[in-house]
Amino acid sequence: MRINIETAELQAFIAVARQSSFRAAAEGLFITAPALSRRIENLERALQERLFDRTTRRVSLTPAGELFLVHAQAVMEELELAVKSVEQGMAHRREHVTVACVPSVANNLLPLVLKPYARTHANVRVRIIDESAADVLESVRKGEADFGVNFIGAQEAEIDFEELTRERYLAVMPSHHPLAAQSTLHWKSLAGEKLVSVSSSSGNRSLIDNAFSRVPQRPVIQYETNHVAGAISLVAAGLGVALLPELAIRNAPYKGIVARPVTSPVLSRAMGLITLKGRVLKPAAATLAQALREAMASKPRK
DNA sequence: GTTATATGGCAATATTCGGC
DNA sequence: GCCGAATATTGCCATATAAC
Repeated sequence: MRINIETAELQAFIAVARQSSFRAAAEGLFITAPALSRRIENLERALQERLFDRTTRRVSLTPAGELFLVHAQAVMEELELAVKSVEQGMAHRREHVTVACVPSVANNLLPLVLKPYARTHANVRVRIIDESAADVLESVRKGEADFGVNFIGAQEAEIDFEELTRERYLAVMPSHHPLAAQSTLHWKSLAGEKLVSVSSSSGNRSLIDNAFSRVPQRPVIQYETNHVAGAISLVAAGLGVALLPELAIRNAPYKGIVARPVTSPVLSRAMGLITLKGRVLKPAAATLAQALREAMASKPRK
C-alpha cells in the first residue's frame, strides 16, 4: 500500500479533532473552511475511512479517527523533533580553518588579527601551523593548510603568491652595544661581531648568507638557534648581534635590546599569502585571509 | 512556452438545530 | 412546522508549481 498523506492534512486533522469544529480549526490554521474541508476529504480518501462524524452543528471523531489521531500526533511530534535536531546540529557544527605561517607571523601578527576575527567568527576553529618557511610551503602544497603566510613560494608553479608586505632585516643588539649609538648600520660595520644566527636550514639564513657574500669581511657566527625567539634571548644576554626580520621583533616584549636598520644593501623579504593554485578559499578562510591582508597593509611598506 | 495538476479562496448551497 | 443562524460542503475560478 502506498501512503500518500501530506503533513498539511495531518495538521488539519489534528486541529479539527482538537477544536471539534472545522471553522475554528480553519481559523487556527489561517486557511478558509472550504480549504480545510478539502484537506480532511483528501485524508479520508487516502485512508478509505471516515475520520469524523459531522453535521453543521457537531463534529466528533469516529473510532477510526480516534485510532488515527494517536498516530498522527506521534508522527507530527517525531517530525518536529527531527527538524529541531537538524537545526541544532547545524548550529553546533564548527568550521575549521588551517593557516600555515612562519613563526614571526604566528607570534606577532596572528594574535592581533585573530582577536577581532574571533568576535565575528566564534564558531570557527582555527588551527595554526607555525613552522619553518619550507614546512609552511609544504603544508599548503599538500592541502593541509587552507592558505599560508610565507616569504618563499613565489617561484613555485603550483602556488599562488600574493605579496602582502616587504619587511627589512634589522640588526638586533643589546642597548649598551657600541653599534647601538648609530641610527643605521652598514653590513661591513658588522664585520668582527659575534653573530647570533638562526640555523642554516632556515630561509632567513639563506638570505643573510647571500647578503654577507657581498661583504669583504664577514662576521663570525658564534651561536646558532632553531627559532628567532632563542636568538633574541641570546642577544638580550649580551652574547652577540642577530639579524632578524622586522616583523619578528616588532611586537616582541624584550627589554634591553635595540634594533637598527642595515643598509648598503638593504636586505628585505617579501611576505605573501600563498595558496594552492586555483584553490577557492572557503568563506571562513577567505575572511581570515582578508583580515591578514588588511593587517599587513596597515604597516608601512619598506 | 505550454499543459497538467494541486491548492486555496469566494460565493452559493445544503444541512442541522435551537427558538418561537 | 417554520424561520434564521451557524457551519460543512460543493462548484468555479485564479494562482502556483511541476513536467514536458
